[in-house]
Amino acid sequence: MVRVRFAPSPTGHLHIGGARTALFNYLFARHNNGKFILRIEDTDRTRSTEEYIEAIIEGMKWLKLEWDEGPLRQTDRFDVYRNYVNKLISEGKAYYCYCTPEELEQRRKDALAQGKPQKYDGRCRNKERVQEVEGSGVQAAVRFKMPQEGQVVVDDLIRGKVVFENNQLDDLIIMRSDGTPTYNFTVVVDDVDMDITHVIRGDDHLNNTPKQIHIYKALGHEIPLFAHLPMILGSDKTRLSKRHGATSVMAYKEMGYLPDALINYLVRLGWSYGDQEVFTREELIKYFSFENVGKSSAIFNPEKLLWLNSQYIIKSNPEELAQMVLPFLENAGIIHKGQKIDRQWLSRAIKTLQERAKTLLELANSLRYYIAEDVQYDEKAKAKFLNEKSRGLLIELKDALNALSDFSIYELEKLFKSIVEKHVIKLGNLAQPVRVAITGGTESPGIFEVLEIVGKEKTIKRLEKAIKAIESEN
RNA sequence: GGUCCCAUCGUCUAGCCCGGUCUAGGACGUGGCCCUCUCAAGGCUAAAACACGGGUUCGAAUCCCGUUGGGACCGCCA
Repeated sequence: MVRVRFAPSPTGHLHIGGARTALFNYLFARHNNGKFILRIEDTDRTRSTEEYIEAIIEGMKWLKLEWDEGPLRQTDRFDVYRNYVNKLISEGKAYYCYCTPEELEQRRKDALAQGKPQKYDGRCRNKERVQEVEGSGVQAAVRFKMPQEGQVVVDDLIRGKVVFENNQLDDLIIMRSDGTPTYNFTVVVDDVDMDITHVIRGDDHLNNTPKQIHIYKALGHEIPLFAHLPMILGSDKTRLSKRHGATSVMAYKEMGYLPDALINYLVRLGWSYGDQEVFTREELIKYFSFENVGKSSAIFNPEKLLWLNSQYIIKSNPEELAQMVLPFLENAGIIHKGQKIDRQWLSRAIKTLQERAKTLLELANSLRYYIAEDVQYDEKAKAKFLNEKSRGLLIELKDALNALSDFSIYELEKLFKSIVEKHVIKLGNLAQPVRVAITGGTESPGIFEVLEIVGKEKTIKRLEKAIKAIESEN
């Protein structure tokens, strides 16, 4: 049984990199009919907050990365870690270290200045736990006794076998002098207790892995398989950060991205399946494999994400989009909270806009001229199309429209064509002024669709307003 | 500085393991054309890459070595 976990530390929102790690864990679990566990690594009590735990959960839910167990919290398990630490000490596999953080800091600086490796010198390794120190109120940290000879091999599903020399490995601290456990220890203990079979995480942990393998061995536990995912970088090839734009997953929700589009974008960062670009969730689960995960880091490219989002909007049902666009409509002040809006009509309106909007935000803004009572003219558009040249045409159209009983695309087109033929002009000569009169601008779906959705009453009202606007100019 | 990882169009990638089918394929973006009532969408098309240097071989993007470049880690952070 495959058991994997996503183990974020709640020191920030769910970000792009974390989301992809979660995604790969999720896909691997689902592909293998295994379990996906969410674990909150909150041992750093000074930086972890409840708000961030909520934020991470919110992000996971939005992306529909459903987990099977958890969220488990490490702070609930301090007793467990302490027991394991005591066990290691009694077996001689760990020892008390009386060096103070300040001393260690100083030694690190010295080592750096002299160009020496920054490694703990092991001076407390063979010290007995001395009475006077215990009595003096000095709190000791606990270090893990790392083997100093031989090699460890990390068997990685993505990178293959990576060999480390044991003498490069530090006697790392597994319990702080305040009695709280540290990361490299808690991950191993938790992964052991939770029977994790595959550790799938960011590349930045590859160097921690040999140390963790020794802890597995000390605990007498089988070593899981590892998969270290390449990093996601910003446009300047440095670690993705705020500088590169939005990094929080929920920021993309607010910008009008669809969760499935983000997922699709993220999965293709490092993973591929031939030439296919767009995948359903089912396909992703079916096709996912570490064999197709690349080794090199990838640069986050917002433009491709935008394109994918537009593809997903095109593919979506208008009814679904109607539901999703509502908050954006409210935010933009196009409708007010609680305002009733005919869903069927809204869906029809959205259908005309789907292939023109790259985000829900854009969609909402384009919906404005359908929904609003009044139109605001774009000045340039008004100057170009609402003038003496078009006045007569608009009046003629308005009168004809008034007499039209069936306000359908078919009838509207027939009517427009007859006017155009009568005056021997191009359709554009009529359509553009009408477009400005109805939408306020020069860009919109086909003019007949627009009129049909706006409806007879509003269309005529807006034509009248446009005619008046032309007349008041003179 | 030490250790480890990585290297195909601007970007994401296919190909690499199992050398010839690679004149290196697809996608985003960019340019052009078509469609067209505008804007899109769609179709067609163009420019654009095997980091460099040595080997091995009849033949190397593919195998080996080196160089260069980038990244990660080296905390009583995770």
